[in-house]
Amino acid sequence: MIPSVGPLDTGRRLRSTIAAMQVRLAIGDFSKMTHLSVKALRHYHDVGLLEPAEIDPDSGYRYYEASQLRTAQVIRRFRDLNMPLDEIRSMLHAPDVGARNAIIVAHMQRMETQLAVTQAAVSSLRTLLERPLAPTTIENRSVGEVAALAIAERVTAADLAAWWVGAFTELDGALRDAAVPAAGPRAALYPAEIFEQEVGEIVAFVPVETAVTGSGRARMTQVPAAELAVAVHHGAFADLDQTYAALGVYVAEREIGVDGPIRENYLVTPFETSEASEHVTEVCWPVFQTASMG
Amino acid sequence: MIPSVGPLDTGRRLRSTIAAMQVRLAIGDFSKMTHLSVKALRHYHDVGLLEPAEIDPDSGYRYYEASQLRTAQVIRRFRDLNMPLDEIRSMLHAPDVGARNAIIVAHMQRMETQLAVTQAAVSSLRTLLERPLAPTTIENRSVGEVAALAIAERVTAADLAAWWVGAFTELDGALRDAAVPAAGPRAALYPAEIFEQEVGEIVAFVPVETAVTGSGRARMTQVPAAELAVAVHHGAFADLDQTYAALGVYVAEREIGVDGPIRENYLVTPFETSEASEHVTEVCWPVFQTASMG
DNA sequence: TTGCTCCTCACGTCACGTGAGGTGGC
DNA sequence: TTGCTCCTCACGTCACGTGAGGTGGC
Repeated sequence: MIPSVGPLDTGRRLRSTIAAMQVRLAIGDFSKMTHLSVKALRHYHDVGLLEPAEIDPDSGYRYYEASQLRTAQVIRRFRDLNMPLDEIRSMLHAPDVGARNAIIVAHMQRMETQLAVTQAAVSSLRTLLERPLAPTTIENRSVGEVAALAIAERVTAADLAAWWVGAFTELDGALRDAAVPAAGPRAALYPAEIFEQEVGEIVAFVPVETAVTGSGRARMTQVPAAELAVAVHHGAFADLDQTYAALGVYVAEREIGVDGPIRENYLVTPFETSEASEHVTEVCWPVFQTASMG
Repeated sequence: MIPSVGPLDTGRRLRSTIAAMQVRLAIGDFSKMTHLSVKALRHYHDVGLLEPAEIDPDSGYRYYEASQLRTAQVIRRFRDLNMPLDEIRSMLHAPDVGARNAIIVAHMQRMETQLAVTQAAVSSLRTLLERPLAPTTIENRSVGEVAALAIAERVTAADLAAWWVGAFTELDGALRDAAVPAAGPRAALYPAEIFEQEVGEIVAFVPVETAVTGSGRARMTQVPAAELAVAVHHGAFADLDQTYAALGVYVAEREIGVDGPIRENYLVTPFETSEASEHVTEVCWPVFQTASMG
């Protein structure tokens, strides 16, 4: 029985046709069924992520099959998790479950890192607004050359936090294995590059009095002597810029800055306590030694 | 006493000079002190977010003042929270604390929404991988025209979840105020546009038997009659695409699809339980009525 | 037949990053 | 003076979105 009123009898058919139990889905219908926009579907075709099962050679119309719905659903979920298209493609083409899971796990870890960054930014913002001016005392210090077990690598600012943990975990382990005690706090050298261009070679090191045979990424090195203006930073790493600012102003006012990496000495770290407010870091800015310095 | 060895006496001075207790900071130093890249600082200048205090007319060199460090710190923290530059600018130029806080609160809410989306995507992914094929039974149903209190607005897919909650909260409140009972479950109409172009006019409605005077966004409307293929979706909204896919295949195989908005009837919703697995939604796809339908 | 669906460019968005090529400043 | 810092384009990135202008399909 065909109804005679309403939108029903004037309705248009779906742009899909049967071919022996095979459904052929036009892009608009595939879009509705997957909740992916038509523009996104065309883009996924362009970049080879999801190729239509059939393309009309005359019209260029894209047609999808029901079997492609699953792939589209997977793509949509990983895109909702901000996984880049390249990685989604690698995942879809992964040779085995292990390779696939490795990609997923790596992405989940990046997401967790991102969440931690966001949470740190929230409390850092609160700190900034609540305690706008951290009074900073600055000390001049002359340090001699020191032997250290070190890991030096080119790192981007975005990867720094994760790299930092990995590097010191490895250095700590190497010293434990060699039964050599640390002769000073964990420390690192940061070239201007890492601040100005968000990438640069960082040297993470632990001073030692006995030479240790390098293993993994760890190598013995001589950390050069330096004259330093030193400020003590109390609190999270995310707030370090406040101490850098105070130190930079001090150095700039006196025109005593010289080239050389900035040094950080880690006196109390996440290895000791997860309470960020208890962390203590010395920030050391290289300066020209003046007569007025003790 | 000037040292005679090491990097100290060959060191170069900071590119900063004093002008009557005023520090003038070159972009590289300002970068180190704020942990903002030089490229980012130049970009912030270009878009008028953070203008250097002074620009050398000959060389074009940008010079910043110590008083700008605070602004830079604020910018960095909000950028870490992914606040768009335009909003940061509005915030910095906000006339009062109220306006400023409104921008911050709005952004924090967007961040929470984003977090909820991510969490939904994680469990949606799990659902997809664990329960790959939800067996779906599909029913044909003929519904008549119905009077309803409705909110109709142009909404983007990204805003849909928040809009949905707001719209039904308002409709529920309007019915409560008018002491008129709902004559059926909450429901909504979705045009193809919202799926295909991620934006479209959504109609959220609650059927009523007694007309209610419109208030706020709510207006009385007649929801048109329709022939529908209906599938019941159990679970989170994020998984609705699975039911849409099953329904779409059913409709496409039989070539019975017609134009018209897709309809969702919300039988068990987040208003009733926060346990997403208990949510029940009817998805209704407009079809051409055939003789084979009961 | 109408008009709706679909097509292909070309360009825009957002917040910078990446060089290239060149000049200024200590 | 050297070479390091800084400069300005111009273009690239990422994942699409936004039209413009046009054709095919039911």
